[in-house]
Amino acid sequence: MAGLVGEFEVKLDAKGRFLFPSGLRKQLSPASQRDFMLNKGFEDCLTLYPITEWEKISEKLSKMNLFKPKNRMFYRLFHQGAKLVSLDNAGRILVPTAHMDRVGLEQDVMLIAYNDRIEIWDKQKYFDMIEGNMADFADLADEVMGGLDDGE
Amino acid sequence: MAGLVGEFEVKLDAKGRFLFPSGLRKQLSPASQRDFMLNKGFEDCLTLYPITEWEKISEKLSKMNLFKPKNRMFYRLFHQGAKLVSLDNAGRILVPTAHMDRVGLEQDVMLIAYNDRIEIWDKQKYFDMIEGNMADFADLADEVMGGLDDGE
DNA sequence: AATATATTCCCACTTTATCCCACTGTCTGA
DNA sequence: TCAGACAGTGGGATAAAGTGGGAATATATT
Repeated sequence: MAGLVGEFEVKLDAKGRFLFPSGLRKQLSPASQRDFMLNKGFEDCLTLYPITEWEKISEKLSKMNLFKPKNRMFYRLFHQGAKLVSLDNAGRILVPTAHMDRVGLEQDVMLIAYNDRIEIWDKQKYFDMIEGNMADFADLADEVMGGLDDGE
Repeated sequence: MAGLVGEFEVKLDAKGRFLFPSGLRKQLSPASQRDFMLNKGFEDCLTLYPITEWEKISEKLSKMNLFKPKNRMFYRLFHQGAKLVSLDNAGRILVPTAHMDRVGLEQDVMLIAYNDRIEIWDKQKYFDMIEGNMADFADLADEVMGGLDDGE
């Protein structure tokens, strides 16, 4: 169960909360509508995993041998900023201030849903990032998708 | 019962104590909420094992063939600096000064929980470590998780 | 032995964040 | 046009989290 999609614009209130968009909530299975794992994403953003999706990942990870240094390092990097968060009665999620600071969240925030996760970006940073990479889009498409061609 | 997660920032007071975060305490089974084994970690950190988890590890290690010199050495090194610590009435843990010195703990400290353990890092060193390895994260993810992919 | 340093146990205080409640606005259907 | 439902916003109260330190006890150092 996954296949989240959509781009949502939300506002942080004075306490650092944002309303989880109803359009997104409806895409979640009832079991994962309340609890999420928040952590630091690959780029300058946070990532929100519905708890059921996180458990799948966690399950995989727990099989790793932690006596191998590389595995330990991976574990640490992957769990950066990990924190369990839940919706309050009004359907909002509170972003801890430490996390806000870490990726520079201001008032205006974008939620980018794809596949099994939701990325949380500062609106400004998100569009800067998009714009900065738009020029390379064609090349990127070639590089990433080019190899999938059957013919030629 | 394991599967600890989370990254917590705590402060050492003048006596070298830190408050064990409630978010972490709640993840522990009642049997292991009070006592921990404090140990030197593999990298530049200390490791805190809930006592029940420590017993499991200890159990495993005791099955090693201690007639092999390498095993004996590993056994000694692994247990070196191990110390039983407990929460005080206010829910704090005292870090012995010898341990603080060994991994260079200053006032600001990070607790990194994953799997069956809690790592204790000096905050500065932790973020240096993260930053220093972030560039390799993608490769590491590929290497470590690559085999686990379901396919895209 | 005497001094200094480290550890433990205890009590008291301050701050924070979580939970809860109340309100406004907007859309929809009757 | 109004009532009702739900999306969205704001903020207060209070239990719980977190902080600080005195004094007693233990351990180490000279």
